[in-house]
Amino acid sequence: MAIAGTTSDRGQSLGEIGVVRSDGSSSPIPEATLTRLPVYMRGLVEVAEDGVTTVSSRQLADLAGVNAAKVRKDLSHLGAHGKRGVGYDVNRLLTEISGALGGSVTPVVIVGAGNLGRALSRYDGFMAGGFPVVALIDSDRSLEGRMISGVPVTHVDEMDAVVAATGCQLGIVATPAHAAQEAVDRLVAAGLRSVLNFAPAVVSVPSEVQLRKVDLATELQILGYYEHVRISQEATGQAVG
Amino acid sequence: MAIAGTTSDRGQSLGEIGVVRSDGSSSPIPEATLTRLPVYMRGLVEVAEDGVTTVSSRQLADLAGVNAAKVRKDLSHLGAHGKRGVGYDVNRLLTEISGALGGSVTPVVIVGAGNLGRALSRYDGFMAGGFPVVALIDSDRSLEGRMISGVPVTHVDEMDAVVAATGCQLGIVATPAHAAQEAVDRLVAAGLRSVLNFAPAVVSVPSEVQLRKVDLATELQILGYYEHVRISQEATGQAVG
DNA sequence: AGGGGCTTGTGCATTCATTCACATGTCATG
DNA sequence: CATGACATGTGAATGAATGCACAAGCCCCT
Ligand SMILES: NC(=O)c1ccc[n+]([C@@H]2O[C@H](COP(=O)([O-])OP(=O)(O)OC[C@H]3O[C@@H](n4cnc5c(N)ncnc54)[C@H](O)[C@@H]3O)[C@@H](O)[C@H]2O)c1
Ligand SMILES: NC(=O)c1ccc[n+]([C@@H]2O[C@H](COP(=O)([O-])OP(=O)(O)OC[C@H]3O[C@@H](n4cnc5c(N)ncnc54)[C@H](O)[C@@H]3O)[C@@H](O)[C@H]2O)c1
Repeated sequence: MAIAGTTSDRGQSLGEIGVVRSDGSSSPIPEATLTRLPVYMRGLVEVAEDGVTTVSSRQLADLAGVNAAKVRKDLSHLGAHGKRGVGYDVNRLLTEISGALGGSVTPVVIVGAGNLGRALSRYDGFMAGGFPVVALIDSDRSLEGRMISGVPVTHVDEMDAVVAATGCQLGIVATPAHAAQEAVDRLVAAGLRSVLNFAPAVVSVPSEVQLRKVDLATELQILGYYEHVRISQEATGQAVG
Repeated sequence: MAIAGTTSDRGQSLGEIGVVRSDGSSSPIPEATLTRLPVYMRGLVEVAEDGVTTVSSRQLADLAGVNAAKVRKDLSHLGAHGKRGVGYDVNRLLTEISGALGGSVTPVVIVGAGNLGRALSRYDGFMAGGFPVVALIDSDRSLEGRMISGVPVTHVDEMDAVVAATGCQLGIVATPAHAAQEAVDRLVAAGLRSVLNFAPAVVSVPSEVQLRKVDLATELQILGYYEHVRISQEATGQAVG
């Protein structure tokens, strides 16, 4: 593989993106907040099922495993309004968070029908969360036409047609690393603007495409690091003490 | 579920952890840097296979999809030393990063042998990365004794024995959400101090235990948010323009 | 030997995220 | 109605991460 050079230390910026309120004003929700909103939702659903109608920031913080001040600041980004001295109305908050996150059902296509792609297609949490997997795509002709947990497998050459027919808006890449860039390119060519990549490869996308990655091997290595450090520290601690 | 209250806005802190150098001094590697080190490694391995022996921060930045200044700052945390005007020695850098991350092989146990647990146990990337899956654990008696992709399935009641026998140091939780806390508790009771949780549940652990989570549903929701915003913006843009 | 082109390492400014602390507001109760 | 207990929303302080810019250093070429 060749190494390409660029002309500057500078990296690419992410562009301005924010919620668009009904009045037309736009206020971006910080990344850090975004990662917590779904967690709040889960906690809220849980207590709603128990008949709880109001939660304080502290209660919600406990449910989400975070700090109460953070909960309040996060919710303030939604324009959500609790009542002082009382807390937040559970159902209203659920509606507001869900609305801020998009609300509607968003169909998903998975590229790569191997171990991971199949496991993901069987994951009922996606469907429950409003992200039904409507198509599996693979380069393996022998999988063509098969159904996997109710989802039809299509050949990668027909990606455009499948995406158009199913109205997919999100793509998941679960191909081997060496095929990830191609898979993403094809998804983008098919019109998708949001991709979640599971392959351990650095892929590039046009600036208007949102790309997120889930890197399991890295997660383990980080844990491995802390484990390593802990053991080293214990060793030195014992040696000294 | 009951809602427990705490007495303060304050959350729990993570404690001081750092690399321990041979001279006994300790210097922590920032989280943000930790998440990039494995990515650098992949890039380095790739170019090493092509016979490249030296890389500049800019080349490595391109391989990792980040900014060159960030690469240099990251590597400076390792005490790594490149040569000015030249760059970094690929093999030396690989050794240094690998050493900082722990280096040695770390066996892994997976709790929950369902869709996800099985997919993970078949993932050769773990083995290749020095994290062999040596045990699968499930509460389902009918799985007991079976082999899944070369890994034996054991009942959850024998977790202690399995962990001890295999010398596992990392635990992966792939049980349903409602069983996640119990699974983590058992792993901790068995002596593990590092856990990766895939279940969409907030779990608590003693402060000496490192817990990381992978939350796929949240990833999709974040992408859904940007998609939603993008579409709203396009709509307003068209309406106005 | 010396000049010119590259590259590292880092001080500094900036931006983003977290947390504190409190003024402001709500409600229940007597 | 007055009082006290309780919570929100947010300025301000702190801390973490990013990215810039440049002095210091290395190597090749003439
Ligand atoms: N299995 C896991 O648990 C796991 C965990 C973490 C990451 N990953 C990553 O996810 C990816 C998939 O892993 P896996 O275990 O499912 O691998 P796999 O080999 O089982 O499946 C890969 C699938 O992708 C298909 N494919 C190959 N090239 C393609 C292309 N150009 N277009 C469309 N499909 C193509 C293959 O036919 C195959 O079906 C890998 O990059 C892996 O590193 C897997
Ligand atoms: N399938 C996916 O692709 C996917 C994706 C993201 C997240 N997840 C999450 O991962 C977890 C597992 O998903 P799955 O699809 O594999 O579910 P699954 O139902 O297929 O498997 C769960 C397994 O856990 C076992 N189990 C239940 N209680 C247990 C206990 N107390 N101790 C040990 N084992 C126990 C069950 O017997 C079963 O084998 C879930 O929390 C799910 O939300 C799954």
